Amino acid sequence: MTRTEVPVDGIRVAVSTVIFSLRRDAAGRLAVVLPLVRRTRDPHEGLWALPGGWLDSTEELETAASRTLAETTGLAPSYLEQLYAFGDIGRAPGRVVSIIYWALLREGAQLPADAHNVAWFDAAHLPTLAFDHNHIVDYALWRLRNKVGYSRIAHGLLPELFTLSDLREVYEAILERELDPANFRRQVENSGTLIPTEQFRTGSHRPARLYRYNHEGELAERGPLPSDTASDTALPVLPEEVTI
Amino acid sequence: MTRTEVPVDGIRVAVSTVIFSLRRDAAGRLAVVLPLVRRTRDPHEGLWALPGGWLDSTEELETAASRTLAETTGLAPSYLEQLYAFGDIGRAPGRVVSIIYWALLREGAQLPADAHNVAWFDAAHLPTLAFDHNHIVDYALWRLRNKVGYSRIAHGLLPELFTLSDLREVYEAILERELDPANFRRQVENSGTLIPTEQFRTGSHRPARLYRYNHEGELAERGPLPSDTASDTALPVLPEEVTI
DNA sequence: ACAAAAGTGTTGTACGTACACCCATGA
DNA sequence: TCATGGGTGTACGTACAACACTTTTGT
Repeated sequence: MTRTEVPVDGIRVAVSTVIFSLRRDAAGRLAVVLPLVRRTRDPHEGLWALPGGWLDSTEELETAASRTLAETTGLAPSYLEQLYAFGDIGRAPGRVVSIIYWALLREGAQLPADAHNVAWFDAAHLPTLAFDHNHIVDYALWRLRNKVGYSRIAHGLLPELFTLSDLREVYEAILERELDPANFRRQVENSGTLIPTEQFRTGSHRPARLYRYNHEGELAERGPLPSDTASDTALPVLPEEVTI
Repeated sequence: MTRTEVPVDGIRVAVSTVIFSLRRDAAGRLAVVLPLVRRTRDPHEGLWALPGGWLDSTEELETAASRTLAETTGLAPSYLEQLYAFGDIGRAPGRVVSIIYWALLREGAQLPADAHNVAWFDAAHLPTLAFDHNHIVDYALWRLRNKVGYSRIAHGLLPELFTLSDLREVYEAILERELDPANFRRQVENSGTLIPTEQFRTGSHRPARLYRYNHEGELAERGPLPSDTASDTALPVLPEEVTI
């Protein structure tokens, strides 16, 4: 994290992660949020940036992403996937190739009490970030919105038990549009990805049935790429980490 | 390409490209083919590998991919996109992070006459390649097959004028299954991506109308990522390069 | 005339969308 | 009892797969 050696050919490799979670705003709406870290040194001192660091030559790419993620949030992700390698010449002093990952955290993630210079931001209203990180977040959001349409990753943002309204709210927060509750219900019921429980959430109006995610199959089809080991079998980081 | 310096932190960055094209085999069927380069030094001397080389610190990632592609095939691609960054610790001696691109060449691409240690291979019947390149090609093929389903990249494999049968054959070669000619016709006609010409291809049976690709819009939607400058506006490499 | 590819028509099914409607609970 | 979210029913339109059929050429 604090190494400063510059290789002979001037190319350094960094790993950073766009970490998405959900948070309910003052108006009660779910919003996509992500944790950012305030830079404490040049370049871009004082600006907010994606959590990340230099790749250690003895550390796997995905491990580096998980590590910075754990250091930042104290949590293990429910989903982790490589996003893109950004390496434009002008994007940082010297030549830095950043391997960017993106991750999902289950709703309600809290930053560790001792977290300094870390804060959650509404993904839809970000300030100017360090380097090309605004651009990177835009791309990660685009991928998230795309992927939510043809995979089950939305479940990665919810706790183990959830109602269909919970799930629909996740989709609505990501896609930024309202969905018909009746049609949404049938779509997910027919997809075979949900297991109904006999538990109900009470407290307001008619109780809603709680569902559980069907763990057969992956959150997202990734082809011949190795499945991320972090997904739901995450590294033990802190006691409060909940794995399904 | 021939630099051997090792950076202080032991991490080197390479750029390689999976280049797809089409070739008609002895039985007259279209097959997906890719050019490979025989390694002339250790590691894996004698094995075939993806064309590529070390990233120069003054060269953009995509430029490096285009360059190695031009050096290998003498051609400019009709489509070029980053595939994935492979950086597993054991994948090569030392620590090598390879930024892999994948590209499409229009049908009938010929290797330059002076090309040594370069040959086309049937993507479906590859020998054991150097490093993790078999795995990489598998992933590139998976992406190609996926992308052909929701984008127009198949056009990137055809010349400027083509019949609907030509286009259907491209899809059939990539997807490895036969498509109904009648339904295929309607699908692409309704997609608005084709412009019919008044020219016909004669020579066998009923003449087939030639179509032109509608250049409005991109071959594939890529979100906030910059469009590849190589796509159909390619760098001038050799005279025989044809841009639409 | 015949074979074969080019191109059109028709039908059934699946699925998304819109929206009317009933159900169960808290207040 | 009423408001509200939970949950079901239904009708319509589009999209796609299957396949019968017509058209136009080369031989």
